Amino acid sequence: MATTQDRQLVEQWRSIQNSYFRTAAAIDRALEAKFDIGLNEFEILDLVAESVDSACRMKALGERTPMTQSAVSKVVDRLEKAGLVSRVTCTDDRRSLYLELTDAGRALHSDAAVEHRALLKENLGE
Amino acid sequence: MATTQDRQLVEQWRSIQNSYFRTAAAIDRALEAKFDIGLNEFEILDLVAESVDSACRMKALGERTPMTQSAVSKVVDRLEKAGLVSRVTCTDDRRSLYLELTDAGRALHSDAAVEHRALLKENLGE
DNA sequence: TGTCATTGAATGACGTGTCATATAGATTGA
DNA sequence: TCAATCTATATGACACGTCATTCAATGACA
Repeated sequence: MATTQDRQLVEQWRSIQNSYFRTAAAIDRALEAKFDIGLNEFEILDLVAESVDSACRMKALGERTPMTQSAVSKVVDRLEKAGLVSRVTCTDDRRSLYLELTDAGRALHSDAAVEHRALLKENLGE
Repeated sequence: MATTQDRQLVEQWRSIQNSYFRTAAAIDRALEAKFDIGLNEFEILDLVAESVDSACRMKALGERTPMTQSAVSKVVDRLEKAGLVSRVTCTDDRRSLYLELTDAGRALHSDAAVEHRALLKENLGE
């Protein structure tokens, strides 16, 4: 029994999906092309860049992103391999790690962020 | 130079991401558990179910979903393997295919749709 | 009619996300 | 202090999406 409310919900959902995928794809392509970095990689960089405190952060990162813990771990792998970030063990809890931007990471982030914000504006705030 | 407008954009984007991922994951888990079918599979079923006309539809499907053409093709593979849908060749253009729900597909869809709408309501319309 | 470009769909190689699990360090309580 | 348990992260198997390519059918035009 498809009520009109059901149809509205489905419409709303599809519209969310479309705008989400369109903007995500646009940003991903642009970052990939200009900075050789994926959207998820950038988002982690972005989170690291905005954490000025030096708390143990792998864990905290997982709470600020819809990514899985293991996804975050692998994204960080790639960032580290690319020399943009480094894992530093915490002295107060040696299970934990916190992340630091390397100089290259900081440089790339500040350029990529401009692109990122511009595309968000273009896609969200039309 | 992080303007406050930039921060708002980023906030807005993260909130979209979060609500998108949370609802998608909730629906996916529920459908998987109760009907052994993923979210993308359901969405294709749903599109097929709502196309009453018998136009050649693989193509049309691609236009109604953010999925790639090849993704659609593979989702349909799975639906076909599960006996929920069948591919029928078009007589007017033999490159094209249109899709039909099998009886099992129709039955599963009508049950799953109830669950789907309920979860949308729960997650979108708070 | 014969060639060339185009279109609808399928496929294989590959990257990345997820789940379940492993590992090492921390904490609790007897 | 020593188990038992819990917590932070890493890892391997696997599923799925994407890109590039392929194949067959169509259309266009000489």
